[in-house]
Amino acid sequence: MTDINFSRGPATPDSQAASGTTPGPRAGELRWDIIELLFFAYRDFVGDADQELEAFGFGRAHHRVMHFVYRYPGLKVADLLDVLRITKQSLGRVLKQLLDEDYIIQKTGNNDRRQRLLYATPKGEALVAKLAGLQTDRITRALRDVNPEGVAAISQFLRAMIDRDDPDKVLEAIFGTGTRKSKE
Amino acid sequence: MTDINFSRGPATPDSQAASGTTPGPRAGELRWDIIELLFFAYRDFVGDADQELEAFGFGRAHHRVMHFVYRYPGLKVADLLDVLRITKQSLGRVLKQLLDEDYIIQKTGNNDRRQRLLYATPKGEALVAKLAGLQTDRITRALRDVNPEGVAAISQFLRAMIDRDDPDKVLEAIFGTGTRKSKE
DNA sequence: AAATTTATGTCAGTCATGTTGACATATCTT
DNA sequence: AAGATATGTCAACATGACTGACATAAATTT
Repeated sequence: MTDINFSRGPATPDSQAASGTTPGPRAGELRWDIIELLFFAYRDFVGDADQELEAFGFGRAHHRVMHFVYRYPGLKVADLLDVLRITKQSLGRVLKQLLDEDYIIQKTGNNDRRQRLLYATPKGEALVAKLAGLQTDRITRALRDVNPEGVAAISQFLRAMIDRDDPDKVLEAIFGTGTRKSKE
Repeated sequence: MTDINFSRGPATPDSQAASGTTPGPRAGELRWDIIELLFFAYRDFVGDADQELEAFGFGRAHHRVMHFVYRYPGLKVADLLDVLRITKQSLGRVLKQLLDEDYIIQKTGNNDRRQRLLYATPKGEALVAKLAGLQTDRITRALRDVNPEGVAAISQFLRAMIDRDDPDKVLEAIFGTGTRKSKE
């Protein structure tokens, strides 16, 4: 009854992309396949965390802040703004809640006392780890039948999808590009 | 001057994931690497379209609607609701604009005259193709140095990241799962 | 020492996009 | 004829973005 004639009109013939080693579309054609897979994959990927967050009265914005603060301890407010690419007013709102509810703490910078270095509290760490666990489960499941070369290709692909002009502190850490102050 | 001590405290030692064939984290560890790569990759991926859309006074919501209507001509409103996972009130707002501005047209269903089948107009097709072109450029760039097996792994990974319980019409089309009415 | 710049915070208003709940209409199914 | 379904719409609200203006403290420059 709920039926529709799925004509796939303008969709170009890259529809056979389901079998083993799929030939990509011919040169110059659009990657509708990857475009749509990215949409659905990301939707379900963030969906894992969304559900958990609801129970805490938090949203995706809180997750992103907590995630990067936990992963890169001592991140400055300005660094976070670069990473998240939002305005300080937007960040201020969620950061205030996370500070008030003791998921994150601020420490005044040693060298520059204007800076507020951010750190996750144990409470914050626990939540981030829980959310990362859910997402890791999905990733692990998705990688189960992929060999090491395949995993390398996936990692390379995702890296190559990221803009590298004007990289922020976190991207520099991920890519290890040039001017890092190194460390231990 | 704008410097920070990037201690990478809690970050587990999967930090060497830059070299060729990267060993994944040990069993039970979290995939911080993929989690963060997905975040940045998707951010920049949708960023391509965002810029273009601004010039048209549209947002991501409009893009998603136009994309799926173009790709799956004759999509019903209910199908679109399933795919986008939003309420009809939310969809109604953007759909109304796209209809008013002649990017999409409605045709009454043949069998069921209650249905409004959606189709992209030439104007709509042009915009969708333009946006897909931008995103395809990024994808093509990212796949440039990936061999066919690698591309297959990437495709398999993205597919496996998607929830398959209660798949909508579009997902059924993408995965070719079971009850399709087939045709031509 | 004074002036300027930087890092951060905050107030106020707006916009895009999501939500719930209620209800209307046309059409199909029973 | 009654009920279910597909769609549309009104109203109110929440979240998370935005711009613009302004305040404070601390560092840097002159």
